Amino acid sequence: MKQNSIPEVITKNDSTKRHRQYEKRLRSILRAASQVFAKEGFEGASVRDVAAKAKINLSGIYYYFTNKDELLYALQHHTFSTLHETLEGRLATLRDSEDRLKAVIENHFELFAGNMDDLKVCVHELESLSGKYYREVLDVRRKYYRLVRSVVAQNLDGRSHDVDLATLFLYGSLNWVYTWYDADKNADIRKLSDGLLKIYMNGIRTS
Amino acid sequence: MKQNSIPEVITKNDSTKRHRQYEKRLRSILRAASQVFAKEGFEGASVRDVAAKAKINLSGIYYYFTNKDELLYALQHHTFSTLHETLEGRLATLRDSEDRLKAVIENHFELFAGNMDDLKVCVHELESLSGKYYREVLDVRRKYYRLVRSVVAQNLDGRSHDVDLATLFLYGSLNWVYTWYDADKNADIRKLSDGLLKIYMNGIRTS
DNA sequence: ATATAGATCGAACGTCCGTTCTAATATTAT
DNA sequence: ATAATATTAGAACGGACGTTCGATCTATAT
Repeated sequence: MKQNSIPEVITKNDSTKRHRQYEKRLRSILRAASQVFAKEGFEGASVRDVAAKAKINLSGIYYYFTNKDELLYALQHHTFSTLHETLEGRLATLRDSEDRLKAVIENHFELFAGNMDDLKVCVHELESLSGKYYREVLDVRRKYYRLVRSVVAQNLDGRSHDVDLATLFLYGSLNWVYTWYDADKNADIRKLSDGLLKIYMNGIRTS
Repeated sequence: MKQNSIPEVITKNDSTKRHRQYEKRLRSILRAASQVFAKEGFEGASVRDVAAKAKINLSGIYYYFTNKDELLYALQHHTFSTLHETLEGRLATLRDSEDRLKAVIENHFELFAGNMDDLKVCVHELESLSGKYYREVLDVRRKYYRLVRSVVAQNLDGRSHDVDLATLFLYGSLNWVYTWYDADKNADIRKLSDGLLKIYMNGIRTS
C-alpha cells in the first residue's frame, strides 16, 4: 500500500479499511514529527524520537517515509499549502483593501494558534532542506508570498513605499510570533491581529 | 595562559606577546564559528568544521573553549551585549522620541549589515543553549529588549497600544531581516531603516 | 483454510560527532 | 642552557545517528 514518495499526493481515493489505517498512521507520524522538530529543531531531533512519540517502531517510519528529510518536506509543504489555500479562501469574498489585509493577518495568526508546532517548524527550518525538497517547498512559499504581497500592494496603492520591503516587514511581525507567543498569556488571537493591523495600517502614532 | 571559562571576561590586561596571540586566535576561532554556525546551523555544524575554517587543529578548539556550547555562548553573549551597548551609546545624546526610535532601527540594521553571520546565529539559535549559558544570554537579551521597549513606550505615550505587542512587532521586522537580506540587492541600509521607521511610525497609509 | 500482500519489528551496519588523552613542539623565564 | 609553561598535534573513545535488511506478524482475497 505504500504509495508515492511524496505523501501529499494521494494516488487513489482507495477507502478500504487498510487505506484508512495507513493514512491515520501517516498523519500520526507527521504530528509526532511536528512536535519533536519544534522542540529539538530538525537537526537536533532524531528519527528515534519521532518514532517513540508516534508509538511506532523506528523502522516503521521508513515504511511511510523514505528518509528524515521527507518528513520535514511533507510537514512544510502541507503547512505552507494550507496557509496559502485558507488565505485564498478568505480573500475570495473580500474586496475592500483593508479587509483583505486584515484577512492576511488573521489567517496567519489563527492558523498559527491552531498549529503552533507546524508553523514554528515551517518558519524556523526554512533552510534545513536542500535539492528537490527545498525547491518544491520554496515554490509554495513563493506563491504565499506573492499573495500577501499583492494585498500589501493594493493597500499601498500610489504611495511611496517599496512593496517588497513593506511586505517583508509585515512578514517579520507575523513570523516572529512563534518566538514569544504564550497560549496562556496571549489567549486572544483577535487582539493580536487587531493590534498588528492598526500599527501596520496607521502606525503607532494614532490611537 | 588559558583563562576563565568565559572568554568575554578577560582577567588581566596582560599585554605580553603571548597574550596578544592568544586573543587573536580566540577571535579567529569565534569568527570561524560564526560563519559555520550561520551556514549549517548550530546543531548541524561540527567542531571539526569550525577548526578547519579557523585553521587550527580540532583539539586546539578545546584549548580555547571547554565545549561546543561555549562557542555559541561566547558568540551570542558578545553580539547581544554589543547590540545593547551601541544602542545605549546612540540614545545617550537623543531626546526626541522619534529620533530615539530611529536610532533603535538604525542601530539594529547597521550592526546586522556589518556582522550578518553573528546576528543570524544570535537570532536563529535562541533556543540552542540551555542551563547557565542560556540564562546568561537571556539576561543580556532582556536588557536589550527592555531598552527597545522603553523607546517604543515613549513613542506610544498615552495611546491605546499594548507596549509589549508593539515592541514585539517591531522586533519581528528587525529580526526577520536575516532571512531575506541580500547585500547586493539591499545595499543601502539607511533605506531599510527609513522604510521601517515610516511604516512603524505612520503606517503604510501615509506617503 | 490457505495464499498473498501489507505492515511491523528487532537487530545491525557504517559513519560522524563531541570530547579526551598523551605526546610533541614552541615560547618564555631563570 | 635549562627548566617551566603555553600551545599544538595526532589518535582514539564511546555514543548517537540515519538507514537498511530480513524475519515475522496481520489483514484481506480467493
